[in-house]
Amino acid sequence: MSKLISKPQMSKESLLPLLAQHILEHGLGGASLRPLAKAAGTSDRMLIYHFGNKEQLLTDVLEHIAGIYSAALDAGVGDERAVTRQQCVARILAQGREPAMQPFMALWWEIVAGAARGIPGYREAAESMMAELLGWLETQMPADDPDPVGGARYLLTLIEGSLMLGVVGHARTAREGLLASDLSPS
Amino acid sequence: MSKLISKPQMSKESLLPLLAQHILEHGLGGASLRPLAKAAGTSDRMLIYHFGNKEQLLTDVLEHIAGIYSAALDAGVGDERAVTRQQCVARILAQGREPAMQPFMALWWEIVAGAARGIPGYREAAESMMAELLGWLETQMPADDPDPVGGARYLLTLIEGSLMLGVVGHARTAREGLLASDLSPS
DNA sequence: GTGCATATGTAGCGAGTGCTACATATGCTT
DNA sequence: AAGCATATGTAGCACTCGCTACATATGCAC
Repeated sequence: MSKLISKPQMSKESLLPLLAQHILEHGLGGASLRPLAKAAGTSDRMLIYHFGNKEQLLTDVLEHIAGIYSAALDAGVGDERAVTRQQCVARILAQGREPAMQPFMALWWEIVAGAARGIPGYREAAESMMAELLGWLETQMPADDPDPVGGARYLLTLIEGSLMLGVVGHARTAREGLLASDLSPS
Repeated sequence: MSKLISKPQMSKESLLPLLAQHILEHGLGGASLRPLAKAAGTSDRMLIYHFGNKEQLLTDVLEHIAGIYSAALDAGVGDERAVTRQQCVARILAQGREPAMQPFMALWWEIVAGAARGIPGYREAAESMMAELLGWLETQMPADDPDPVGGARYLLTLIEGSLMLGVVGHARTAREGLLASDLSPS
C-alpha cells in the first residue's frame, strides 16, 4: 500500500512563518518543540533536523520576526511627515496600541526581560532591534526639527516609557505625563 | 536511634526570605519547586504543605519582595529633597543602576513581560507596584515644582524609558535623550 | 539497477515538572 | 496515657522536556 497522498517537502523557509506565528502568540519562554511542531504541521524530530537544535531555531525565528516587524513599522505610519514632535509621538504610540502590534509588544517585553536577566543572546538581539527603531525614528522626526538626532533619542525614551506604562495598566499615567512635558504647549 | 539533631520548625515566614532570595536570583519563570526547596533548606513536599500550591507560593513571595523593594527605595535616596527635576531624575536613575538593585530590575521586567503576555495576576501586580512608585516619586519632586503631580508622571515616563533602554544596552541613547529634553537647560 | 544524500516516521531515553499517598514523628490537650 | 492537630520524610505518579537511535522512503547520479 503505497502512500501517494502528498509530500509537503518542508524546509526552513516554509516552516519559519508558521513558527513565527506560534512564537508571537505564545511567547519565547513557553515555546517547546512539540507544540511548535504541531503548529507547523510537522514533528519535533523534523524541527531538530532542520534547525539543529532549539536555540538555533529560536534565533532563526526571531530574525524572521524582526523582518516582519520592520515591514509593519513602515507600513503602519502614513507617509506624510509629522509636523511636530508631539504629533510624531502620538502617531507612534497609536500604532503601538494597535491590536495587530500586540503580539510584537508582548514578545518585545519578553526579550527585554531576558536581557535584564542576562540570558545569552537576548541583550544583543534587543540592542540591535532598538538601534534599528532609533534609526527609523530619526527619519520620522519633523522636517524642521532643530535637533533631530537628540530629539529622536528623547522621544524614544518617552515612547518606550509610555509603552511600558501602558502594558502595566498605567496608560493614563503616561498620557498625563506627556501632557506635563514640553511636547504639550501650555 | 532517635534523631535529636535539630527541629528547624519552619513556617511561611521563616521560608519567605530564602525563597525571595532565590526568586530574585533566578527569576519567576524558571523557578521550580525542587530548586526553591533546596534553596530554602526543605523539600518540595513542604513548600506545597505550607503554601498550598506553587501559584500561591509565588504570590506570597512577590508580596514579600515588594516589601523589601519599598524599603530599599526609601533607604537608597538621601533624605534631602531634590532641587531640580533633572536632579530628581538623575538620582533615581543612579539608584536604579546600583548593583544591589539589579535583581529587582530583572524581576520587574519579567513581571512587565508577563503583564504584556496577559498571564493572570501579572498586570495587577505590576499596576500596583507602579502606582506605589508613582506615589513615592511625587514625594521626591522638588519642593517648588509648579506641577508636582503631572511632573511626577512625566518623570516616571522618562525614568522607565531610560531604565529599559539601559537594560538593552542603550544607556547612552537614554542619556543623550535626557540631554535633549527640557530637563537640561540649554 | 545500485548506491547515496535528503527527508521523514516511530519509539524512546533520561531528566525534570507539580503534586499526592502514605507513614510517621512531635508536642499539646484532656 | 490517649487522642489529636501539626509537621515532616519517602516514594511515586503522570506528564513534559530536548534530543537521539533506528528504520525507512524518496529521488537523483552513475
